[in-house]
Amino acid sequence: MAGNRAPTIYDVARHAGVAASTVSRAFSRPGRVAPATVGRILAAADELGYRLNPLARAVTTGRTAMIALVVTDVACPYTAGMLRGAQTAAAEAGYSTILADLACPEAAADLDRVVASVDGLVIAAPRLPDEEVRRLAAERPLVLLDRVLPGLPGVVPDVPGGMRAAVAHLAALGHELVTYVAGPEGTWPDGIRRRALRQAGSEHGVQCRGIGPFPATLAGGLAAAGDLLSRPTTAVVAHDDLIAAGLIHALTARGILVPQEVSVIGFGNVAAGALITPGLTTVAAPLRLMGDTAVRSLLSRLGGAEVPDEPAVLPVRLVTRGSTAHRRLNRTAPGGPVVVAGSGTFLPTS
Amino acid sequence: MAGNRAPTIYDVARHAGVAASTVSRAFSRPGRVAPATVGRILAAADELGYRLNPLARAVTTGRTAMIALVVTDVACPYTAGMLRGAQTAAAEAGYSTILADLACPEAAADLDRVVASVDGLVIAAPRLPDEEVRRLAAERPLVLLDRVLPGLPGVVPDVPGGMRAAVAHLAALGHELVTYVAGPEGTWPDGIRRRALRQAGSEHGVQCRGIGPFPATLAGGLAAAGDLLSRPTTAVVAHDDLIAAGLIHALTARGILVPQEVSVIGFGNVAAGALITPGLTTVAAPLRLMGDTAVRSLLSRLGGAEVPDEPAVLPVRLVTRGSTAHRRLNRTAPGGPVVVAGSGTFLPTS
DNA sequence: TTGAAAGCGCTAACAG
DNA sequence: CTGTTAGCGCTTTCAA
Repeated sequence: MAGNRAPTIYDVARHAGVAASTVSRAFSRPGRVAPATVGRILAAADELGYRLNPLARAVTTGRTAMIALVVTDVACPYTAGMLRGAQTAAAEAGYSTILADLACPEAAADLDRVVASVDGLVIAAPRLPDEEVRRLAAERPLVLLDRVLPGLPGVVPDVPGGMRAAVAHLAALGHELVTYVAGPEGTWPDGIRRRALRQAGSEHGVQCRGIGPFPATLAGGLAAAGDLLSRPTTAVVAHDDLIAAGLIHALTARGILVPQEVSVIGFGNVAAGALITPGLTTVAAPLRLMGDTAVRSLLSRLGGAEVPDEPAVLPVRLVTRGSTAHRRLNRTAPGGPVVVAGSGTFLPTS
Repeated sequence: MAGNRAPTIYDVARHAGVAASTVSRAFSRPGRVAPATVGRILAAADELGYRLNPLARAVTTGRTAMIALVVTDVACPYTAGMLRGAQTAAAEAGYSTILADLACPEAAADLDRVVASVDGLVIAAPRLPDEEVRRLAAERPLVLLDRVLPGLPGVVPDVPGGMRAAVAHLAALGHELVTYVAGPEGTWPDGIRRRALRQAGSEHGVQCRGIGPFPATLAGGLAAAGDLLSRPTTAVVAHDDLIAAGLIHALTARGILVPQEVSVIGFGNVAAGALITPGLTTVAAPLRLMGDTAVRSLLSRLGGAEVPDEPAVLPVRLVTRGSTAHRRLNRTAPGGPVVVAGSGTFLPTS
């Protein structure tokens, strides 16, 4: 509260005995200024406590050094992992990140103002309508996360590979029917997971069917349990880990044993999956890497690179824990809970 | 890629046959312009696809309509809850949020640039040193989350109340000794929880001791299990839910029954606590409300309000699930797992 | 290598 | 109610 306004390049210029434009250069391209002069300017600057005003710079250059991270819910662990990777990559490149969480209606309404303030966007919001995405893409460079839209760059996990691994795992355990517990209808992640599972099933001679849609939350999984009961199955692949966890919880509460009576596989590999009982077998998506890759891709476009015609596909792996077991396990195991060796200590890293 | 630069107020002005300043007014204080004129201007504006440039506005007004959310880790569920509340409140007031995650070293180094771009900050970063916080406070208005620093506004949960409830609960279950599993050393949340627990213990005739510190993560809880074994106890209050969950997991893996042999209480009430087995008894902090309150407080200061002399203290409540039980339970219950009624279906809402 | 001067897009007096 | 005229803090020609 010293009362005096923040120092500007003019103050520094006067203090160092040079022109304002020289001060500006000293900060933006030190190479174009004599080293001695740079030294004097830097000295003057920190003597006055000068700091560059990024907004003013943005007005003239047209670049804000900020990118927007548009997500559906910060509090969702799947999102959070990608956010973490994105934030790190952005910071490394000297970019700040504006967070826009569409879970808040006001934030959604305000998207345009955010767009106007950034150089580009990373979008991890499955339920944002395609047309809306394209409208944004017309406004600013953007990269899609966990979504594909023709003509737009994106970063996705290798869902077909993951589903193949999941089905192979189930088939090896003797399962002949797998039920997909669907997530939000009409979203890219749900569509691809469903299709990939069906395809993998036909490759392995495993029959597939689906129930749903359900919200991609614990509550969604809880709700799914009811539906599942009316359509018996020995194996489930859930749209994501949250649904899987909720499902296991609800099934267990109703006295249905996992994995003895039904095997459950999730998608994502978020931390909670390692903690529940039994530990969740899941298709691990490289969340941090996805966020990181999306930001790097965006920044390279901002740097003038071409838009790649194909989305980047990142490898996944199947993490097996205790929630999957042989279909016939219930015939040989006693009624009590079965401790599956090593089912718990593995923690996800993304 | 139409090639032509974005339209400015000058373009709109020409199109509508008025002066640029009138266009400016039409957007910033529509009241000061004749309704008919506003109409013409708005029409011209959207005919040209004009959008206000928030950065340019910021240069002249000195206000950016952005606030910074400084956190220690976006991927931590405790943080995420507060973030969610903060983001919502900010959006409601027409503010965008810049996310600065100190878990990324580069983001930490870049904090100054973020500070220069925002009107104020909300800080939820326990390990950011006090001096650093004060330095930031000298730069911009700020509100602390889950932390108290004399002279600075803050928003905190009612930790003493929560610990009193936790200890009362344990005392009622016959426990006479409780072990605090400490979180990051020297942080405000850890200090207050430790002190409040000790105080509550002395009020209820329950002896307290501590082990730690441990990182506030699942891995921290896993590590704590080892220490705990060498110092037997019948009840534990963990620094937070993550530590508690990790601890329960590790104890169970070693064959120690929770809650039969040891009762465990967490802090926070994050979603995972409801899913693990047994369900986690925990002091529920109003995370969303905390974030919301912090932002409102910040915005009211930006609007000219006085700095409150006392931090806002928000109520907590004890959520009891299956991880706590009577100290003598192990003498009456059989060796197998005990299903505690109602232990699972309650999901946290913050 | 440096300075002078002209903006960037917008807001804010100050007339009228 | 509206137009004119200065800036905001910085970058960027253009000369020197």
